[in-house]
Amino acid sequence: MTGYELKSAFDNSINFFWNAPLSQIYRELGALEKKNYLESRVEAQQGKPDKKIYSITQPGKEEFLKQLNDFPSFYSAQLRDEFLLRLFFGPFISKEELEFQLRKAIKESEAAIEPLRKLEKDMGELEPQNGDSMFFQMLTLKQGLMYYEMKAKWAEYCLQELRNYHPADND
Amino acid sequence: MTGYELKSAFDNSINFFWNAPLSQIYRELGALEKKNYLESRVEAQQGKPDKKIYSITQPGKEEFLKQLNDFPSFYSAQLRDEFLLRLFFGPFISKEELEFQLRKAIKESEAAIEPLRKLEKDMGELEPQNGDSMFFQMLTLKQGLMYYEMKAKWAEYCLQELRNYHPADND
DNA sequence: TCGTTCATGTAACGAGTTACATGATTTT
DNA sequence: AAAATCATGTAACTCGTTACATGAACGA
Repeated sequence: MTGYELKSAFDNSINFFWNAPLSQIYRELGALEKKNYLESRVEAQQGKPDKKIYSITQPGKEEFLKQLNDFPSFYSAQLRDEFLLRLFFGPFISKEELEFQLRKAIKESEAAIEPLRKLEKDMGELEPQNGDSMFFQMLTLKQGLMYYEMKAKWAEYCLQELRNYHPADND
Repeated sequence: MTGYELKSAFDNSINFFWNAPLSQIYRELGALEKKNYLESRVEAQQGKPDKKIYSITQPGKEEFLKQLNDFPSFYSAQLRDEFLLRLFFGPFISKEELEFQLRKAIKESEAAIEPLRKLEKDMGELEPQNGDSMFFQMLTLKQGLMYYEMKAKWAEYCLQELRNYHPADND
Protein backbone atom coordinates (compact mmCIF):
# COMPACT_ATOMS: atom_id res chain seq x y z
CA MET A 1 0.00 0.00 0.00
CA THR A 2 0.89 3.65 -0.24
CA GLY A 3 0.90 5.90 2.79
CA TYR A 4 -2.24 7.52 1.56
CA GLU A 5 -4.05 4.21 1.18
CA LEU A 6 -2.89 3.15 4.60
CA LYS A 7 -4.39 6.29 6.04
CA SER A 8 -7.79 5.51 4.61
CA ALA A 9 -7.47 1.91 5.74
CA PHE A 10 -6.93 3.24 9.25
CA ASP A 11 -9.93 5.51 8.94
CA ASN A 12 -12.20 2.73 7.80
CA SER A 13 -11.38 0.12 10.39
CA ILE A 14 -9.18 0.61 13.41
CA ASN A 15 -9.78 4.32 13.55
CA PHE A 16 -11.74 4.21 16.79
CA PHE A 17 -8.93 2.61 18.76
CA TRP A 18 -5.86 3.56 16.74
CA ASN A 19 -5.53 6.59 14.58
CA ALA A 20 -2.61 8.35 12.91
CA PRO A 21 -2.18 11.47 10.83
CA LEU A 22 -0.67 11.13 7.38
CA SER A 23 2.51 12.89 8.40
CA GLN A 24 3.16 10.24 11.01
CA ILE A 25 2.40 7.41 8.61
CA TYR A 26 4.89 8.73 6.07
CA ARG A 27 7.50 9.17 8.72
CA GLU A 28 7.05 5.66 10.07
CA LEU A 29 7.03 4.12 6.61
CA GLY A 30 10.36 5.79 5.95
CA ALA A 31 11.76 4.53 9.24
CA LEU A 32 10.53 0.98 8.63
CA GLU A 33 12.05 0.94 5.19
CA LYS A 34 15.38 2.07 6.61
CA LYS A 35 15.23 -0.94 8.93
CA ASN A 36 14.48 -3.22 5.99
CA TYR A 37 11.10 -4.17 7.35
CA LEU A 38 9.53 -2.64 4.25
CA GLU A 39 10.48 -2.16 0.63
CA SER A 40 8.95 0.18 -1.92
CA ARG A 41 8.55 0.77 -5.61
CA VAL A 42 7.43 3.95 -7.31
CA GLU A 43 4.60 4.02 -9.82
CA ALA A 44 4.13 7.02 -12.11
CA GLN A 45 0.68 8.51 -12.68
CA GLN A 46 -0.68 11.18 -14.95
CA GLY A 47 -1.99 14.39 -13.38
CA LYS A 48 -1.23 13.07 -9.88
CA PRO A 49 1.97 12.70 -7.89
CA ASP A 50 3.82 9.40 -8.21
CA LYS A 51 2.67 6.59 -5.99
CA LYS A 52 5.14 5.02 -3.61
CA ILE A 53 3.91 1.52 -2.93
CA TYR A 54 5.25 -0.26 0.12
CA SER A 55 5.29 -3.98 0.82
CA ILE A 56 6.44 -5.93 3.82
CA THR A 57 9.67 -7.93 3.68
CA GLN A 58 10.46 -11.27 5.29
CA PRO A 59 12.30 -9.66 8.24
CA GLY A 60 9.34 -7.28 8.47
CA LYS A 61 6.89 -10.15 8.80
CA GLU A 62 9.00 -11.74 11.49
CA GLU A 63 9.25 -8.53 13.45
CA PHE A 64 5.51 -8.00 13.08
CA LEU A 65 4.73 -11.41 14.51
CA LYS A 66 7.22 -10.92 17.28
CA GLN A 67 5.78 -7.60 18.38
CA LEU A 68 2.21 -8.76 17.93
CA ASN A 69 2.71 -11.68 20.29
CA ASP A 70 4.36 -9.49 22.88
CA PHE A 71 1.25 -8.37 24.75
CA PRO A 72 1.42 -5.31 26.99
CA SER A 73 1.94 -6.27 30.61
CA PHE A 74 -0.94 -4.05 31.61
CA TYR A 75 -4.06 -4.23 29.60
CA SER A 76 -5.82 -0.97 30.27
CA ALA A 77 -4.63 1.76 27.98
CA GLN A 78 -3.43 4.71 30.03
CA LEU A 79 -6.04 7.33 29.46
CA ARG A 80 -5.78 11.07 29.39
CA ASP A 81 -9.33 12.26 29.38
CA GLU A 82 -9.63 16.02 28.99
CA PHE A 83 -13.34 15.91 29.61
CA LEU A 84 -13.13 14.08 32.92
CA LEU A 85 -10.30 16.39 33.94
CA ARG A 86 -12.60 19.37 33.50
CA LEU A 87 -15.50 17.70 35.24
CA PHE A 88 -13.22 16.94 38.17
CA PHE A 89 -12.85 20.68 38.61
CA GLY A 90 -16.57 21.15 38.19
CA PRO A 91 -16.96 23.83 40.87
CA PHE A 92 -14.94 26.17 38.65
CA ILE A 93 -17.31 25.79 35.71
CA SER A 94 -20.85 27.06 35.38
CA LYS A 95 -23.70 24.61 35.56
CA GLU A 96 -25.00 25.75 32.18
CA GLU A 97 -21.67 25.09 30.50
CA LEU A 98 -21.45 21.66 32.09
CA GLU A 99 -24.92 20.74 30.94
CA PHE A 100 -24.19 21.99 27.47
CA GLN A 101 -20.99 19.97 27.26
CA LEU A 102 -22.65 16.85 28.58
CA ARG A 103 -25.40 17.08 26.01
CA LYS A 104 -22.77 17.56 23.36
CA ALA A 105 -20.93 14.49 24.63
CA ILE A 106 -24.09 12.41 24.28
CA LYS A 107 -24.58 13.55 20.71
CA GLU A 108 -20.96 12.77 19.90
CA SER A 109 -21.16 9.29 21.35
CA GLU A 110 -24.29 8.58 19.38
CA ALA A 111 -22.64 9.92 16.26
CA ALA A 112 -19.67 7.63 16.86
CA ILE A 113 -21.93 4.60 17.29
CA GLU A 114 -23.63 5.03 13.95
CA PRO A 115 -20.72 4.20 11.60
CA LEU A 116 -19.69 1.34 13.88
CA ARG A 117 -23.14 -0.19 13.63
CA LYS A 118 -23.00 0.21 9.89
CA LEU A 119 -19.61 -1.51 9.76
CA GLU A 120 -20.97 -4.31 11.92
CA LYS A 121 -23.88 -4.81 9.60
CA ASP A 122 -21.72 -4.73 6.47
CA MET A 123 -19.39 -7.29 7.95
CA GLY A 124 -22.20 -9.58 8.93
CA GLU A 125 -23.26 -9.69 5.30
CA LEU A 126 -19.78 -10.38 3.93
CA GLU A 127 -18.95 -13.02 6.51
CA PRO A 128 -18.88 -16.27 4.49
CA GLN A 129 -15.81 -15.39 2.40
CA ASN A 130 -13.32 -14.05 4.85
CA GLY A 131 -14.64 -15.19 8.18
CA ASP A 132 -11.31 -15.42 9.90
CA SER A 133 -10.18 -11.84 10.08
CA MET A 134 -13.81 -10.69 10.21
CA PHE A 135 -14.35 -12.60 13.41
CA PHE A 136 -11.68 -10.62 15.22
CA GLN A 137 -12.64 -7.33 13.67
CA MET A 138 -16.13 -7.90 14.98
CA LEU A 139 -14.77 -8.36 18.49
CA THR A 140 -12.88 -5.08 18.37
CA LEU A 141 -15.92 -3.37 16.90
CA LYS A 142 -17.97 -4.72 19.75
CA GLN A 143 -15.79 -2.95 22.26
CA GLY A 144 -16.09 0.25 20.31
CA LEU A 145 -19.84 0.02 20.50
CA MET A 146 -19.86 -0.85 24.18
CA TYR A 147 -17.46 1.99 24.86
CA TYR A 148 -19.54 4.68 23.25
CA GLU A 149 -22.76 3.30 24.68
CA MET A 150 -21.21 3.43 28.11
CA LYS A 151 -20.13 7.03 27.55
CA ALA A 152 -23.58 8.11 26.44
CA LYS A 153 -25.19 6.38 29.39
CA TRP A 154 -22.72 7.95 31.76
CA ALA A 155 -23.27 11.43 30.39
CA GLU A 156 -27.02 11.00 30.78
CA TYR A 157 -26.51 9.90 34.35
CA CYS A 158 -24.40 13.01 34.97
CA LEU A 159 -27.06 15.29 33.54
CA GLN A 160 -29.64 13.75 35.80
CA GLU A 161 -27.43 14.11 38.86
CA LEU A 162 -26.63 17.71 37.93
CA ARG A 163 -30.30 18.55 37.83
CA ASN A 164 -30.83 17.52 41.46
CA TYR A 165 -27.64 19.22 42.50
CA HIS A 166 -27.53 22.60 44.16
CA PRO A 167 -24.04 23.73 45.11
CA ALA A 168 -23.38 24.90 48.65
CA ASP A 169 -20.98 27.67 47.65
CA ASN A 170 -20.87 29.60 44.43
CA ASP A 171 -18.36 28.52 41.77
CA MET B 1 2.41 21.41 47.18
CA THR B 2 5.71 19.83 46.30
CA GLY B 3 6.14 17.76 43.15
CA TYR B 4 6.26 14.67 45.26
CA GLU B 5 3.00 15.50 47.01
CA LEU B 6 1.38 16.28 43.69
CA LYS B 7 2.36 12.88 42.43
CA SER B 8 0.63 11.14 45.29
CA ALA B 9 -2.39 13.42 44.86
CA PHE B 10 -2.56 12.22 41.27
CA ASP B 11 -2.28 8.62 42.36
CA ASN B 12 -5.06 8.92 44.88
CA SER B 13 -7.66 10.61 42.76
CA ILE B 14 -7.42 11.29 39.05
CA ASN B 15 -4.99 8.47 38.44
CA PHE B 16 -7.43 6.39 36.41
CA PHE B 17 -8.00 9.08 33.81
CA TRP B 18 -4.88 11.20 34.13
CA ASN B 19 -1.54 10.01 35.27
CA ALA B 20 1.98 11.44 35.19
CA PRO B 21 5.41 10.22 36.23
CA LEU B 22 7.36 12.31 38.71
CA SER B 23 9.89 13.35 36.11
CA GLN B 24 7.15 14.96 34.07
CA ILE B 25 5.65 16.70 37.06
CA TYR B 26 8.97 18.26 38.00
CA ARG B 27 9.54 19.36 34.45
CA GLU B 28 6.12 20.96 34.16
CA LEU B 29 6.38 22.65 37.54
CA GLY B 30 9.62 24.22 36.38
CA ALA B 31 8.04 25.36 33.13
CA LEU B 32 4.99 26.81 34.89
CA GLU B 33 7.16 28.71 37.32
CA LYS B 34 9.14 30.19 34.45
CA LYS B 35 5.84 31.46 33.05
CA ASN B 36 4.96 32.97 36.44
CA TYR B 37 1.95 30.77 36.83
CA LEU B 38 3.56 29.28 39.92
CA GLU B 39 5.92 30.48 42.62
CA SER B 40 7.93 28.40 45.06
CA ARG B 41 9.69 28.53 48.37
CA VAL B 42 12.23 26.07 49.71
CA GLU B 43 11.88 24.47 53.10
CA ALA B 44 14.82 22.74 54.74
CA GLN B 45 14.40 19.38 56.41
CA GLN B 46 16.65 17.19 58.49
CA GLY B 47 17.72 13.85 57.04
CA LYS B 48 15.68 14.47 53.88
CA PRO B 49 16.25 16.64 50.84
CA ASP B 50 14.85 20.16 50.96
CA LYS B 51 11.22 20.57 50.03
CA LYS B 52 10.31 22.89 47.20
CA ILE B 53 6.78 24.02 47.81
CA TYR B 54 4.87 25.48 44.92
CA SER B 55 1.81 27.70 45.02
CA ILE B 56 -0.31 29.14 42.27
CA THR B 57 -0.09 32.85 41.43
CA GLN B 58 -2.87 35.17 40.34
CA PRO B 59 -1.95 34.89 36.62
CA GLY B 60 -1.78 31.13 37.21
CA LYS B 61 -5.33 31.06 38.53
CA GLU B 62 -6.56 33.04 35.58
CA GLU B 63 -4.83 30.80 33.09
CA PHE B 64 -6.18 27.74 34.88
CA LEU B 65 -9.75 29.00 34.64
CA LYS B 66 -9.25 29.96 31.03
CA GLN B 67 -7.96 26.56 30.00
CA LEU B 68 -10.47 24.73 32.15
CA ASN B 69 -13.38 26.44 30.44
CA ASP B 70 -11.96 25.75 27.02
CA PHE B 71 -13.49 22.32 26.45
CA PRO B 72 -12.02 20.06 23.79
CA SER B 73 -13.99 20.32 20.56
CA PHE B 74 -14.23 16.56 20.45
CA TYR B 75 -15.13 14.77 23.56
CA SER B 76 -13.85 11.28 23.04
CA ALA B 77 -10.25 10.91 24.01
CA GLN B 78 -8.27 9.53 21.13
CA LEU B 79 -7.42 6.04 22.15
CA ARG B 80 -4.46 3.90 21.35
CA ASP B 81 -5.39 0.50 22.56
CA GLU B 82 -2.56 -2.01 22.23
CA PHE B 83 -4.80 -4.85 23.24
CA LEU B 84 -7.46 -4.21 20.60
CA LEU B 85 -4.70 -3.75 18.05
CA ARG B 86 -3.46 -7.26 18.75
CA LEU B 87 -6.92 -8.75 18.77
CA PHE B 88 -7.55 -7.14 15.41
CA PHE B 89 -4.74 -9.31 14.07
CA GLY B 90 -6.13 -12.33 15.89
CA PRO B 91 -5.45 -14.84 13.11
CA PHE B 92 -1.72 -14.36 13.75
CA ILE B 93 -2.00 -15.29 17.41
CA SER B 94 -2.73 -18.69 18.93
CA LYS B 95 -6.12 -19.31 20.46
CA GLU B 96 -4.51 -20.31 23.75
CA GLU B 97 -2.59 -17.06 23.99
CA LEU B 98 -5.70 -15.06 23.22
CA GLU B 99 -7.70 -16.85 25.87
CA PHE B 100 -4.93 -16.38 28.37
CA GLN B 101 -4.70 -12.67 27.65
CA LEU B 102 -8.46 -12.19 27.83
CA ARG B 103 -8.63 -13.89 31.19
CA LYS B 104 -5.80 -11.68 32.35
CA ALA B 105 -7.68 -8.63 31.10
CA ILE B 106 -10.72 -9.60 33.15
CA LYS B 107 -8.64 -9.94 36.27
CA GLU B 108 -7.03 -6.58 35.66
CA SER B 109 -10.35 -4.85 35.17
CA GLU B 110 -11.66 -6.34 38.37
CA ALA B 111 -8.52 -5.29 40.17
CA ALA B 112 -8.97 -1.75 38.88
CA ILE B 113 -12.57 -1.64 40.06
CA GLU B 114 -11.74 -2.50 43.63
CA PRO B 115 -9.89 0.68 44.68
CA LEU B 116 -12.45 2.80 42.85
CA ARG B 117 -15.28 1.23 44.81
CA LYS B 118 -13.37 1.86 47.97
CA LEU B 119 -12.85 5.50 47.03
CA GLU B 120 -16.55 5.79 46.26
CA LYS B 121 -17.46 4.41 49.64
CA ASP B 122 -14.99 6.64 51.50
CA MET B 123 -16.33 9.69 49.70
CA GLY B 124 -19.89 8.79 50.50
CA GLU B 125 -19.02 8.83 54.18
CA LEU B 126 -17.17 12.15 54.09
CA GLU B 127 -19.80 13.89 52.00
CA PRO B 128 -21.33 16.42 54.42
CA GLN B 129 -18.21 18.63 54.81
CA ASN B 130 -16.93 19.12 51.32
CA GLY B 131 -19.86 18.17 49.16
CA ASP B 132 -19.03 20.46 46.31
CA SER B 133 -15.85 19.01 44.92
CA MET B 134 -16.92 15.56 46.10
CA PHE B 135 -19.95 15.67 43.87
CA PHE B 136 -17.86 16.04 40.74
CA GLN B 137 -15.24 13.59 41.85
CA MET B 138 -18.02 11.08 42.27
CA LEU B 139 -19.11 11.63 38.69
CA THR B 140 -15.63 11.01 37.33
CA LEU B 141 -15.29 7.98 39.55
CA LYS B 142 -18.55 6.71 38.16
CA GLN B 143 -17.15 6.69 34.66
CA GLY B 144 -14.08 4.87 35.86
CA LEU B 145 -16.27 2.16 37.31
CA MET B 146 -18.47 1.92 34.23
CA TYR B 147 -15.39 1.80 32.04
CA TYR B 148 -13.76 -1.12 33.78
CA GLU B 149 -17.04 -2.96 34.14
CA MET B 150 -17.58 -2.59 30.43
CA LYS B 151 -14.10 -3.92 29.73
CA ALA B 152 -14.59 -6.96 31.92
CA LYS B 153 -17.96 -7.69 30.35
CA TRP B 154 -16.51 -7.31 26.89
CA ALA B 155 -13.60 -9.64 27.60
CA GLU B 156 -16.02 -12.25 28.91
CA TYR B 157 -18.07 -11.92 25.76
CA CYS B 158 -14.91 -12.41 23.68
CA LEU B 159 -13.97 -15.55 25.59
CA GLN B 160 -17.39 -16.99 24.97
CA GLU B 161 -17.26 -16.18 21.27
CA LEU B 162 -13.77 -17.64 21.03
CA ARG B 163 -14.98 -20.92 22.48
CA ASN B 164 -17.53 -21.41 19.68
CA TYR B 165 -15.06 -20.30 17.09
CA HIS B 166 -13.16 -22.72 14.90
CA PRO B 167 -10.94 -21.00 12.37
CA ALA B 168 -11.14 -22.00 8.71
CA ASP B 169 -7.40 -21.72 8.07
CA ASN B 170 -4.57 -22.15 10.52
CA ASP B 171 -2.95 -19.02 11.95
C1' DT C 1 19.15 -7.08 54.68
C1' DC C 2 16.19 -5.46 51.48
C1' DG C 3 12.48 -2.82 49.83
C1' DT C 4 9.73 1.38 50.50
C1' DT C 5 9.12 6.21 51.52
C1' DC C 6 10.64 10.77 51.24
C1' DA C 7 12.52 14.23 47.95
C1' DT C 8 15.08 16.25 44.53
C1' DG C 9 15.97 16.38 39.69
C1' DT C 10 18.58 15.73 34.54
C1' DA C 11 19.13 13.59 29.95
C1' DA C 12 17.72 11.30 26.24
C1' DC C 13 14.44 9.10 23.68
C1' DG C 14 10.10 8.22 21.28
C1' DA C 15 5.98 9.35 19.36
C1' DG C 16 1.89 12.19 18.48
C1' DT C 17 0.40 16.79 16.57
C1' DT C 18 0.39 20.99 13.83
C1' DA C 19 1.78 23.75 10.30
C1' DC C 20 3.67 24.29 5.89
C1' DA C 21 4.30 23.28 0.82
C1' DT C 22 2.74 21.68 -3.88
C1' DG C 23 -0.55 20.83 -7.62
C1' DA C 24 -3.92 18.58 -10.82
C1' DT C 25 -8.62 16.74 -10.94
C1' DT C 26 -13.25 16.23 -9.53
C1' DT C 27 -17.35 17.25 -6.94
C1' DT C 28 -20.62 20.57 -4.76
C1' DA D 1 -16.03 29.46 -6.78
C1' DA D 2 -14.79 26.65 -3.20
C1' DA D 3 -13.88 22.36 -1.18
C1' DA D 4 -12.63 17.69 -1.40
C1' DT D 5 -9.68 13.90 -3.31
C1' DC D 6 -5.43 12.17 -4.69
C1' DA D 7 -0.52 12.00 -3.32
C1' DT D 8 3.75 13.30 -1.79
C1' DG D 9 6.39 14.81 2.08
C1' DT D 10 9.40 18.19 5.71
C1' DA D 11 10.04 20.81 9.98
C1' DA D 12 9.12 22.02 14.31
C1' DC D 13 6.99 21.39 18.50
C1' DT D 14 5.05 19.18 22.44
C1' DC D 15 4.70 15.91 25.64
C1' DG D 16 4.92 11.23 27.63
C1' DT D 17 8.28 7.62 28.98
C1' DT D 18 12.62 5.55 30.52
C1' DA D 19 16.89 5.60 32.49
C1' DC D 20 20.10 7.62 35.48
C1' DA D 21 21.73 9.80 39.96
C1' DT D 22 21.70 10.67 45.08
C1' DG D 23 20.91 9.57 49.95
C1' DA D 24 18.83 9.23 54.66
C1' DA D 25 15.25 6.88 57.46
C1' DC D 26 12.32 3.19 58.52
C1' DG D 27 9.69 -1.05 58.50
C1' DA D 28 9.48 -6.14 57.34
